[in-house]
Amino acid sequence: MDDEEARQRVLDAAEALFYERGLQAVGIDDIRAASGVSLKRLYRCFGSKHELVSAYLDRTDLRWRSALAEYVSAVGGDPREAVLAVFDWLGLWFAEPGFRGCAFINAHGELGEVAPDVAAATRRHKEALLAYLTRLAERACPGAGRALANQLLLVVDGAIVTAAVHGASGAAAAGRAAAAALLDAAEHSRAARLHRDQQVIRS
Amino acid sequence: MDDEEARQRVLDAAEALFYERGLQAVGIDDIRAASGVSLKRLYRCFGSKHELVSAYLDRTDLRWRSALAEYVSAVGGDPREAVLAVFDWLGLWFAEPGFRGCAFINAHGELGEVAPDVAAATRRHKEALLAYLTRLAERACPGAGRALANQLLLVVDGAIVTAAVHGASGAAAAGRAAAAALLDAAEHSRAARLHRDQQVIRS
DNA sequence: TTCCTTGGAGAACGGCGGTTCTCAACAGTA
DNA sequence: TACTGTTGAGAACCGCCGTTCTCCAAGGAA
Repeated sequence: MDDEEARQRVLDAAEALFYERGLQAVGIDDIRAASGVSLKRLYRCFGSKHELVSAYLDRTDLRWRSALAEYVSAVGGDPREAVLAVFDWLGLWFAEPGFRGCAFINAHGELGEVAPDVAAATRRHKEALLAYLTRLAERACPGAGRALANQLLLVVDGAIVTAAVHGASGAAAAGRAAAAALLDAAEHSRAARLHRDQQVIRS
Repeated sequence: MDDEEARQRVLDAAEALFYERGLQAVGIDDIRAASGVSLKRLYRCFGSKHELVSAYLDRTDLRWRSALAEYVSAVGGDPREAVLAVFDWLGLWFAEPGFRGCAFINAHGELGEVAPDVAAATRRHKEALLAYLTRLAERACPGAGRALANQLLLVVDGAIVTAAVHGASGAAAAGRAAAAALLDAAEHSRAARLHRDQQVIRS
């Protein structure tokens, strides 16, 4: 086993354990036992538990966002359907065995601003998600993407939290319905804005 | 100092520390030092750290929900304004110094289902909030309160999480705008339903 | 074979956690 | 005053944590 394979095995074990039990509740020795990597090599690869936590969060961010984007891009080009597909994907995720909410929200709730690295990683993750939602929203409703995406982000995070606390049932569907209503509202206000602008031009 | 006063002082200290730093990060000795209550009395009043955590969550639930309800009931009787006032109150809460998100979401994210008491308290809190939102939504949009409240809950929790991660700015306003759009959508579909029903009766 | 490096297993260390125990001080009472 | 029960301060206990260190086995090179 070379260092690269050890890194992956440690990260795999850390991901499973951190996500299931939280950051503070899993010890280095749990990760060592689950990964089969010796303590010495583990510390050579990661240096400290803090670094391992950061690596876990970084990899989770990448994997989570690319899984979402892949699903959404596969549903086709209709902008409105793309936004709604986000919630279909969330529904699939919520139903996975072992689902326990958003790794970042959980980590941030556990450590808060006391752990600046974790807080920063959480902010980066949510900002990237907001940027992605903004792209989707802008395509569905040009000119109102920013405001719509801010609202969609609330619905997404709310659905994740509700699914984690209450179990999967219904949160994704409620989120999808809310998103549809927000899309309609944004579309209506866009139409009203265009109408008003045209009147201004005519007058 | 009698036992009742000791209980309050311990709970006050526990509330501040647990909320700021998380459950596992604060030790019994921190609470003893902050409250000025001796270890012996502390254990006589609460028995264990678990019990203290439960008591902290219970009191937080009561205080949080009654503060919200008090604010909302003070804005007057208009049902739509009452729903929107929820987000005004959230905005005030987010701006408080030391705001760090929802104590229950944080606790649940930290310990998850590993701590059944904490998970149950979180579920109770969110169910009570949902029941309250359902009452408000039912008054604003009779017959569609249940579905609307499910969506509003997502927006509320999403706003809390976003405010905690990103700082207060904008989350409450975005939540208010989303809630207004959801109210409009529910009202429209109610009007459409009534219209359809009347046509059925006429035919 | 002999030497040297590498890696793994796990002991060791220093610190901190929740909880219990000891002991001295003190209040109330006869 | 002498006795009793209660209290608070903090030591003690036991176990866990992250991290480092020791020791030994294995394996390639000369």
